[in-house]
Amino acid sequence: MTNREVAWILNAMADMLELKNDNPYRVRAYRKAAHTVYHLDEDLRDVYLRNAVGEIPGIGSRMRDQIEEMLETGSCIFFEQLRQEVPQGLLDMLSIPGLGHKTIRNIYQGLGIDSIEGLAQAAQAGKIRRLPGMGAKTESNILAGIHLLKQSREKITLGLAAPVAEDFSLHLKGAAGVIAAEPVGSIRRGKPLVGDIDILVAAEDFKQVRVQVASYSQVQDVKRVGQDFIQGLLHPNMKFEVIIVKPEDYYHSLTWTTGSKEFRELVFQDRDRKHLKGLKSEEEVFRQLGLQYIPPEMRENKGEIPKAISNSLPVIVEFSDILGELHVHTDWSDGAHSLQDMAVMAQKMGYAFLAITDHSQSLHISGGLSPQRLMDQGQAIDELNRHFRGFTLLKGSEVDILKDGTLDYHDEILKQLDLVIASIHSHFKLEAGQQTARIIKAIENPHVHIIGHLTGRLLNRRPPYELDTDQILAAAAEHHKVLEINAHPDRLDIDESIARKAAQMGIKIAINSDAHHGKDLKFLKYGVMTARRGWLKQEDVINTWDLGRIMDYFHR
DNA sequence: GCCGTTTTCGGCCCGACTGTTTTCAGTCG
Repeated sequence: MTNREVAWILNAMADMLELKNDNPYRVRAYRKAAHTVYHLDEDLRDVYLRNAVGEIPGIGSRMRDQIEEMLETGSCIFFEQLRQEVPQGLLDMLSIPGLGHKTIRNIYQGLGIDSIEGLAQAAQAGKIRRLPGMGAKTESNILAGIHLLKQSREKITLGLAAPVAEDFSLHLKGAAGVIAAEPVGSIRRGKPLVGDIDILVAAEDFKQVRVQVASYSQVQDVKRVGQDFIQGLLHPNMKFEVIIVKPEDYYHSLTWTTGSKEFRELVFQDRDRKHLKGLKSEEEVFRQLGLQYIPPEMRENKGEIPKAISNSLPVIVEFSDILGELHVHTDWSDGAHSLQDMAVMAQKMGYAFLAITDHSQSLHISGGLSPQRLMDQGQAIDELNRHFRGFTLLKGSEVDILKDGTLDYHDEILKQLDLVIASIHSHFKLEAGQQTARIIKAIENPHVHIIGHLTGRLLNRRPPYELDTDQILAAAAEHHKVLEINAHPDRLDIDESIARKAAQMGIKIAINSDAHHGKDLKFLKYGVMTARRGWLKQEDVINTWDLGRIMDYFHR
């Protein structure tokens, strides 16, 4: 059993306990344990072999027993008991935005509804509003929430899909006679939302590959098996397709299966792919097609094909261009790690600098820093910097943009910092004019350098705020403010199209992981993919610059 | 359910918003 599966069960237990109205602190303990296990650096099975499961912070004796039981048997008795008591449909209902455990229990007890379908029917029939504490508005919110959920069920975030796809590919490479296996389709193109996990495999013996697919522990269901493909579901409920080709067909198939449908049709139109057999790389495939090599992220038919024909594609930014990172959190606010730990992990990423940008004072829930704490943190950073060679921690803040567009610290405080990211974390539902004016006011503040996660979207969970993006881009260009591509896979905000437009206007971009955990630093690659989808060049992305140049740009 | 200790029991993140209400409950971040 993998860490992810154990975490999934612990989280399900938290949900079921909550639905049963159990002690909220007990619920929180399970949720916290799930989070810890999910982010654990080590394989739980190894921890178990060292007899050290109970030493993990937040895992006490009872949770330790349950986790060990899961590792030994694949489940645990307490989990199975809860599943007997709590209908699966109630758990499904929890994923409807705006519905919590209390409302779900109210509906279940009042109307006996235990499925999303039943809930939708009752809401349409106007039965929900008759329950105590419920009204017409709640009813329509439920229907809207179910609609949103159905949309999100169709796609999963790149952050969920890509690691699973990579692990699956690795497993497939282990089969005898497999020459290559690689995620293709929208994952390889770095799309923020992915419909299914496509893996291309090159092998002499297709049967071996089919056997290897069936032996993968995360396969939940196999739906269709053809001569050269297998379709099914990976845990939990992610669609996959494995496409098998002969080794001599690998590279042109890689190009074929990576591009979007429109790209594929245009590039391969009237071509006989037989002539592309036996090539040794994708570069050769493009050469044969009479095209400049097009990076996977650009294969969307968004203007790249004519550019490739005329050999005039821009050279886009690469992960190896990134010299440092400008937006992370620590345990001074809601991050998991200390300043020192984050610095060490940034150095392991090969970075020369890292900006510490914890939350500002009004974000109480996230442990926002008072001005005094911020100054104390600055001193701690100065102290750490004395010991680094070839690496610098920057003193920064992710300061809240308040409702009226003013910032959560006075200018006197802000001007003492190396960099200031201004972000919105409240009042998401202002009308467009007010929201736009609020952000522009922050852009006009001379102490602000970067606008964080501009549109506020949370993929599959929350749409962007109502905004006039063009007005904001104009203001950012005028005031030389940097826009962030927040690389967190739930955000990827700004998206590729805003980024592309911004770069065309001369606005510089920072790609930031927004890490709340050392591991999250790795999210940066998703932001780089988004930048590449937006055709950004190295020059457009400030964290490819050396630190001196960044500081000059901020403080001129 | 976990943790810490002045240690086996008491505390554990809290404010804003929404929708239902006439003063609050539920959800979210």
